[in-house]
Amino acid sequence: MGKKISITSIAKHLGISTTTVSFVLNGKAQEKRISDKLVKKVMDYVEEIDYKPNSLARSLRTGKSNIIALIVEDISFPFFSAIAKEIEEKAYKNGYRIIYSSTENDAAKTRELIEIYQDKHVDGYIIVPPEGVEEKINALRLSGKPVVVLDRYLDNVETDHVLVNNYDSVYSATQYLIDQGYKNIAFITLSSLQSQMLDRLSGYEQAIQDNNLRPIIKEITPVDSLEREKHLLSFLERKRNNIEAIIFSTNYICVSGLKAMKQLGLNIPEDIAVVSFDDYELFEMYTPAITSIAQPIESISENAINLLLSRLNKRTADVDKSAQKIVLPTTFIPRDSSGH
Amino acid sequence: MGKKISITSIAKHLGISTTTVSFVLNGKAQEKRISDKLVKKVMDYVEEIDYKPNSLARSLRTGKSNIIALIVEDISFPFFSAIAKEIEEKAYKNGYRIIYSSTENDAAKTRELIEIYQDKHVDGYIIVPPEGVEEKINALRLSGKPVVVLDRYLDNVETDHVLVNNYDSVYSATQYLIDQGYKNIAFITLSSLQSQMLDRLSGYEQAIQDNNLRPIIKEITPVDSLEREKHLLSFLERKRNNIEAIIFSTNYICVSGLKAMKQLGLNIPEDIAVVSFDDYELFEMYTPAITSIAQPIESISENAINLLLSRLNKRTADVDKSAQKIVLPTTFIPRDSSGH
DNA sequence: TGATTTTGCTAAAACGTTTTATATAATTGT
DNA sequence: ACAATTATATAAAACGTTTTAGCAAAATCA
Repeated sequence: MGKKISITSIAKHLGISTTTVSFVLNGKAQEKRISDKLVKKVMDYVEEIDYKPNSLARSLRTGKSNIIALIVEDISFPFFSAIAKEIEEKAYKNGYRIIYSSTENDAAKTRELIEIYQDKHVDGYIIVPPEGVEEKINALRLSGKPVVVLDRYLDNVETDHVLVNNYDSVYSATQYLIDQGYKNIAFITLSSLQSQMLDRLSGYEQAIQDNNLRPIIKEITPVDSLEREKHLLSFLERKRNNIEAIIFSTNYICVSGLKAMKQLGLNIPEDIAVVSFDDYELFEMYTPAITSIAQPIESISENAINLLLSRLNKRTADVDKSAQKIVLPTTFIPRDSSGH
Repeated sequence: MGKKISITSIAKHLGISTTTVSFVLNGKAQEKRISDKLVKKVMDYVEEIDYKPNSLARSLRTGKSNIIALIVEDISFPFFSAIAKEIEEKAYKNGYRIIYSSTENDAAKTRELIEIYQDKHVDGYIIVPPEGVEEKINALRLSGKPVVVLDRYLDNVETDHVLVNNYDSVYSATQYLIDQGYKNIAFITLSSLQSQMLDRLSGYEQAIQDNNLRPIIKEITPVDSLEREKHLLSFLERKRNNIEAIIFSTNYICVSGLKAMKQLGLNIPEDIAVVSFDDYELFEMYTPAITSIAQPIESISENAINLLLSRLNKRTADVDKSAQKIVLPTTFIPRDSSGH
């Protein structure tokens, strides 16, 4: 095998200094007044031996890794993997690579992840945070690394956020059901303190209250899907006659709900109408097709990565520029499951 | 802010050499005969200031980045995102991080990706390769980096493979339909030269031939889902009376097929029975539930990452150890769509 | 012409580790 | 008491870049 190639070996071979090679490679030839002749000589040789700089060395020297950490709840959830796809694509085009991991909504694990990425000196973070990582994220910000929080809102954390209008979305979905004539409308959600869940719940509650109806709220402790289904089964068994419609706060709770309803022989929408937060290919194909509140995945991804990239391109001095909170609208997709 | 902490600043503060600190931190104290007293002193201080080594510097020096590249067709496909989840989890526990990207089955893009990861000095690769990257992968191998190929088989590439038994799986699924009494059985697939697609097709053809039946093969050029649906619609419209059952070679083609069949008012399985390769939550919930050939996602992921980790832990000298080809069985899940 | 500016290039430090070779002090052996 | 060994610690090079500060020659200026 030929000698290891490096900027040094190139310099030696051409009888010039590494400085010059580096300047040429980084497009600073003009600025640094390297003659066109020499530039050509370097470029030709570099081309010839197909030299590629060692990015580790570069990162060590510059302090920039060109890596962005993407920390989501679970990369195998369609919502998150779709986001991962979009974000990676855009980041790639801008010279950044993405390193990912799933938190499983575990705060300790998330804090550990963040620490590891700090050691790796990633340049920025896109995080879907569980409860309990507020201080850690603040510390990250203080260290000068840009952080974009996705899907949820963290109080007392001065950083960029990208989320959807959970409150309004659920409020109007609830109102929609009410307008269709439903009165006993249940809201089934996770027992979670995460902002997006709380906002969805509030939207429901307010709409119910504004219409002088009685709220029916069921909170499921987040466990595995079989457990979830069992809980829903027993809940529906007890309440089936007192409920005319259900709004599920996430698509996977809805799927569990659909399974439970099928087992109980409940017809949708005749016995119980259904609306789910977060669309899913399954909902479109299901019989009957399930009405849903669709999140703008592309727009979420695009805003998140753009926000991060813009911070990354700015001088550190501007970092304290006030945090942005981007709230995107959802799309209500009425389907057969919510008609009368 | 305190001074930047490094192994050097620690050494300076304790009045000892960086060598000593490094030895202690790397657990080589015993071997290098550092006194217990000094070890404790170092450890205590390291603990106190919560020092974490700079992994860039370490990587530069050692030539190991502790990063694995995961290159799949499309990270947003449930099959791949599920694999990504498993692989990341296992890699994480072994001190490796995962960097990912989607190839979109584009050979040029894939080659570019590989080059970039080479620059980043990733330690190993898990790749779902499009056609046309064989030489590049061989070059990778030659450079001493372990590569595990997933989902597909590359001829003339001496590297580890993990895939499922595509041929047998489809052969028996076809036989199953034949045993159910179906005679005019179509196979709808992508027009692709990828090994997994060819194997699935061969399995179908052989079963048809072994039973003296007439093959009906439809190849779809891989385009977007709307196009796919249109193609299937016109195909089914023409052939609806000559087909009793269909085997789809991937889950997303099947979804398009289901949409087309619904539009044409074709009843499953009365008018046409359906089997799909690759299970999908949608299939379980669909009416009727769709029979499928499920791939063992956990096992695929586990085998892939284990294989890679074992190569990574070996000395480079053993690299030429003969490549392994791991072929895993699928699970046939009979559901309502294939009964009579 | 002599001073100044511009042009073209480079030496050397720095980023933060790991590791080889070696120095010194303490201990053991005879 | 002197040699050999062992215990403890370190200096310095190396990994491959980027970048600051500066030098010498050529060009411009007055």
